[in-house]
Amino acid sequence: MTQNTKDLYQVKEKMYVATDCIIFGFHEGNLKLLVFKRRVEPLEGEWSLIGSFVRLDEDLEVAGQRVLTETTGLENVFMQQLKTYGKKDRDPGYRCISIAQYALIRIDEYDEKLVEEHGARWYEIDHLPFLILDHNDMVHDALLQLKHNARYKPIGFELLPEKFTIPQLQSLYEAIYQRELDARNFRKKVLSLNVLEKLDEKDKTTSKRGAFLYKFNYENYQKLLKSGYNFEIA
Amino acid sequence: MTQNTKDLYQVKEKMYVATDCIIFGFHEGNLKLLVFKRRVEPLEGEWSLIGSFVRLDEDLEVAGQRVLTETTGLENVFMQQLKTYGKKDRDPGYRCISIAQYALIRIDEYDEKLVEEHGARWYEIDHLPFLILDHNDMVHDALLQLKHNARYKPIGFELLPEKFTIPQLQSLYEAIYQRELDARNFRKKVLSLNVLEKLDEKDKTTSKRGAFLYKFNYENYQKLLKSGYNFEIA
DNA sequence: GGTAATAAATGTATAAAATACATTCATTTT
DNA sequence: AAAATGAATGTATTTTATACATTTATTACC
Repeated sequence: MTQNTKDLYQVKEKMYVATDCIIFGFHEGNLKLLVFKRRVEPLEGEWSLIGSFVRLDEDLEVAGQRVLTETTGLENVFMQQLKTYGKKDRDPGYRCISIAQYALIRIDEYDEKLVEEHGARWYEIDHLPFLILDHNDMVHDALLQLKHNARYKPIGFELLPEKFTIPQLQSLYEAIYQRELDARNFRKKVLSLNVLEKLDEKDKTTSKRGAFLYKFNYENYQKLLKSGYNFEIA
Repeated sequence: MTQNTKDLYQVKEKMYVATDCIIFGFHEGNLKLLVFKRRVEPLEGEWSLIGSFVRLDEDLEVAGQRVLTETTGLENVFMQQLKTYGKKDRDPGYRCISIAQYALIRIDEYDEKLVEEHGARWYEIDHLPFLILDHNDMVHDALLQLKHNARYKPIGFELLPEKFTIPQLQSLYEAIYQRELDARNFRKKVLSLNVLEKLDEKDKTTSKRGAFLYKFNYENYQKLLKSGYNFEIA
């Protein structure tokens, strides 16, 4: 029997379902967003988030990952559903709702050529151009969500290379929170959580002395959660 | 020109879009959920969340409010988008995604008759029946969200009558967090936020002495936010 | 080879917030 | 007038957040 579970007497009308990706990156102390320039009418030449229609045989998350892979070459990227935008007139022409998902990518790993081919480029988060439709709203909401989530969940690490220094991590949090943090207190706090693993290597690109590299330790993070403590970096 | 803004070469397929409401209430110290018994095939007789297809000419939020009004008689209820459920096979029969929204209602205000007419009833949150499809997942996610949000935003008040006592508020938070709180510390904390307005009335239904009634003061809450402080009840 | 330059790394004292805990108070009932 | 009940209150202690200045390891330069 092929019958949906919604009541049959209800109005049933199909609509277009899209997904749009808010792609964050972090480079040289700045939070960045990947946007792309439309190459087809309507709105050709306008800036926009990268999106796609969701296919009938495709999970929502899969659709998001597909979009990301098509434009950046990256697979298994950190991505999280943000919100569904469904104002009836949000898209002129016909009814289309969009599930916005935000992605955090390691900016050093993406495929530059592929990105260029798609007419995409990185913008600093506070120098964004006007984006089509409600895409600026999406970015605004995503940024709020990122600020909130980075505080309570270890998602910031998704924006850094696998090996990173404490000053780099601090700089990332400063970019996300848009305020300066005290180096001593920051270091004390993150190390107290016991989720960073100190390596025997140093990064010497920013200082003569060099800064020790660390790795996020997922197992220890699980232990932290089980012990009832919370991850929190303010 | 009626043309959508997604690229034209993309696959465009329409699908059904529904919304499901996770309706929370609070009564006699217990968090409750309003569920309803299906009266039509398929899955007749099974318990389910209350939902509806979203109409082509209807905003998402409007659809949620419509569902709520139809079943409870309440208008302008507190409602917030939770998450969109979009696994390709979540609904047997045909492709249908659902935007889950959760509502907080004052359990003393709803229209009992209307609710009964819809075959609905209240269940305590930890004695829920099996619900169809992914509805139990939705409830689970909504509960997590409620726990989180009640801590950082003054949404708990949506579940209480307009006038409430501090012990009632405490009891609500105990139900949400599923742990006991210290009466002295709780009172100290909520009063320190300066968002409760003490009234000259007492509620004497639970004690001989009676407990003073309070009202949530939205203006003061706005002041709190502007002053840079955060609402937080742990 | 010594000196200057640079960012990394570290500790402590103070203030603020969270927690633990027991008694008195106002009112009603008998 | 005495008993019973839940409401209301204060303080000491622990934990956590904040503010702040110096030393260290290394490289580059003279």
